[in-house]
Amino acid sequence: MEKMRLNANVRAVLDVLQSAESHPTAQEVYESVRKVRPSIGVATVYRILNQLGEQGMVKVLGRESECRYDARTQRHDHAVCTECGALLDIPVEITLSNEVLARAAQAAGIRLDSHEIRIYGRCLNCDKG
Amino acid sequence: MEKMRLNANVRAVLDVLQSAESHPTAQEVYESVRKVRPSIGVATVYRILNQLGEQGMVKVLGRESECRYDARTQRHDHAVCTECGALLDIPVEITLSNEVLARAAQAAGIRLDSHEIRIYGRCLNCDKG
DNA sequence: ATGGGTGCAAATCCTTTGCATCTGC
DNA sequence: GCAGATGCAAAGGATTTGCACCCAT
Repeated sequence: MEKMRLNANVRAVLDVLQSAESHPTAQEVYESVRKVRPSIGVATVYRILNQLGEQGMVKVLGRESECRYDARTQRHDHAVCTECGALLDIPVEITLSNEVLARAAQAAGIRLDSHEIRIYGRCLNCDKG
Repeated sequence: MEKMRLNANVRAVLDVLQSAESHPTAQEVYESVRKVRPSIGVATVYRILNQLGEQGMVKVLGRESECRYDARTQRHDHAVCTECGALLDIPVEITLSNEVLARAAQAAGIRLDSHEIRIYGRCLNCDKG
């Protein structure tokens, strides 16, 4: 993992992310950054976001290029490889109390439907490298 | 939610999903189905997968069209609206014991890095409708 | 001058849509 | 015969890449 430069573009992106209330999409980041640096291009924003993600300086949510489908509709949890994106089942039932879930749902303002636990890390294959 | 037809194409798709070991992508489903029904088109497979998803007959994983970014890299959990896709923070810390997590990671064959809890449901806005 | 960073546009990938045709009832 | 289902190709949206240029070192 290479050291990261911190030039004006990068700082502008970080700035937007740090002052954001919610979780902006790349396009939203781009729009915001453009107010400060009108000449910046989308590609640069994407490049910077990716690098920040690799550095662990920002969290990237929902990076899953393709949808996956599963005929087993009962709840089950997933392990995601941060390297290759593999999506694995977690064959261990992790129990959360209904009270905790209800409280979380209420706090988030959502009518609870289901839940899922995801663990992230490197899968056996990628961990070798 | 309308009643679902169960013609040959739909049955073929269900069949592939039910006999799948992992979580196939739409393209993978398409490839497999094509072995049985060579004339089927991608669009049909996508249409069927979407309908099955709506019916709750299959789970759709990772349906998030855009990436979102977050400068707060400490762990926090998310609530996802199944209707509009809104991604909200859960302002309640949900604690999982390290042993449970370690066991899950081991079972999935992954070197644990982080984890996240996601709850799904309809957000305040969508729940009205 | 040199190498990384950049903007632009074109390309790519996954998914959806329009439309004319075909099917089953 | 009709409504819904289908295949094809084209469109769409998000992200990446190729490439020439530019800037700071």
